[in-house]
Amino acid sequence: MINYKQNAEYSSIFNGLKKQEKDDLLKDGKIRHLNKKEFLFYHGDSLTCFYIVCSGVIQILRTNSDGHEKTLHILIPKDTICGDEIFDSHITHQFSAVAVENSTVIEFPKKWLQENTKKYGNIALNLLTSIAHRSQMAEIEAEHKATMSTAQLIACFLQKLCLVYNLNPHGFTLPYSKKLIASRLGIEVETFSRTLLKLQEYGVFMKGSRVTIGNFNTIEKNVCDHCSIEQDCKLRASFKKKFELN
Amino acid sequence: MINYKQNAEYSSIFNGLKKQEKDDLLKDGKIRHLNKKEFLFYHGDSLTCFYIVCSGVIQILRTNSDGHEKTLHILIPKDTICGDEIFDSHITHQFSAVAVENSTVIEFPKKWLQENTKKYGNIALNLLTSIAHRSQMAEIEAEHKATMSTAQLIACFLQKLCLVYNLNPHGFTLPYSKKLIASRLGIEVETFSRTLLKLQEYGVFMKGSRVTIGNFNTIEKNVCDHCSIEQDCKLRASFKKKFELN
DNA sequence: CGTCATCTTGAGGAGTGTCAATAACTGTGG
DNA sequence: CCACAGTTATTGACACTCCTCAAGATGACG
Repeated sequence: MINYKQNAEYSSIFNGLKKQEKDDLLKDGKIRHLNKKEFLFYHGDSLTCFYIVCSGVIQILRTNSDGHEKTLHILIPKDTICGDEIFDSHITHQFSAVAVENSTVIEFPKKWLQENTKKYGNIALNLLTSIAHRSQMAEIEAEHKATMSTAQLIACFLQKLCLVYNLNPHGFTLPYSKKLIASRLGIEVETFSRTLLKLQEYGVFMKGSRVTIGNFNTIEKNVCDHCSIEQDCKLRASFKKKFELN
Repeated sequence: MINYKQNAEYSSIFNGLKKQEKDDLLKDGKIRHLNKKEFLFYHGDSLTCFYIVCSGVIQILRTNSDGHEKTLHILIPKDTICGDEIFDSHITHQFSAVAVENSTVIEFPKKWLQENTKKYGNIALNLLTSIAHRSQMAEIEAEHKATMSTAQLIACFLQKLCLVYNLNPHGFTLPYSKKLIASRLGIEVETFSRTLLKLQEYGVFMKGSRVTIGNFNTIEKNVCDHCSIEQDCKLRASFKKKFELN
């Protein structure tokens, strides 16, 4: 029980708050355990809570009338759920949330968030930062989808994975299924599979769920240099710092 | 001069502030006039200001290495520029901004925004609301692009146009070029032109820049019913309220 | 009236989704 | 421990949509 709250405590929305304040805030939260494939809520449900992921992986997805589903986000501990919905004044959920593996979240009433953003200026600012970042990422993603090839999309995604999960690019195991990754990238699994061949030209090899990113320069020249973010790409900067200079 | 500030005054970021407070805030702003096709800033420029559009139309765009440009937003009076960039802690502009027609903006130093979000809780909250909304819209757009046909995308866009510009759907003139619209929708002009034929099946006719949306039920059945937002679509609700019940 | 940008239309090709069949993997219960 | 079911992954064939290149047509404007 305690561990879960500790994870939530380090969520960026509490940045700049004192330990005492965090503890006060967290005691209003309710721990919820989710089994693999269990839904936290469904698209259309009434929107009553704000969540912080404590453990596991939560998939945020939307299913359209054809039964096709698209993954909007793959969330990990310290990430928050529904912040933007709540401030965009929705009364029902705009998407569904399901546990990819056994997971834990901490749940707060919608009002808790609204009141505490007023009470603690820091929380409002932290949320602003986090939502602004998400908004920027959404726009960048839209553009990636429009201007980059599928192989480039996947290569970019794999680099992000290494950073987020602290994986060694020279050899790591995918943290979740290719199906989920494809859905996150907005492509079909078949296309994903087929693109793996082309990925080898970039020095990226995938055998089953085992991935090897061979040459950083190749990937940089073929992928990052074609991205409109270019120099300002925080991902690229972090990646170089972490894996090339060490 | 005064008129321009009056427009900015009604920007949603000032919601809930007193007239006196707004006036105080606005006096720090500098009016800037832009001629048609004049750039406000370029992608890569250092990020120093926050802007509110006072008159005209501002195109937010990004150009990638191939020389291809994508329009991220088309902004009109009361809209803000760079709020999300500033809170995502960028130090250079992630996109360019150019005047589509003769326009006016009011400009504030970056610090002005940061300090006043701390000073006025309302501004932080309003920005939160506005950025949360933009973030949601970006995700919805990404999904539209993935799941809807080009004809449906255009039809949806035209409906939005009617609402934003208060145009009569039964006969109106496009407020800007098809080239700009195509770029905003992430398609080529040629594809746009060709799709106009298919649009007639939905009861949408376009001759030059003259548009007629004939039948609301047809468009609703063919476009909105296939959208994943469905019932919760604020656009659709507003549209029905405004044009079908009057 | 001529110039320039915008728009339309045509032909060809690249890339992705769809349907279908097969293979590899996961987990469950006997 | 194995057999089985269900999911996930790979591969092939085909159709469709959109982009690209190219040429003309229309429109705006000095």
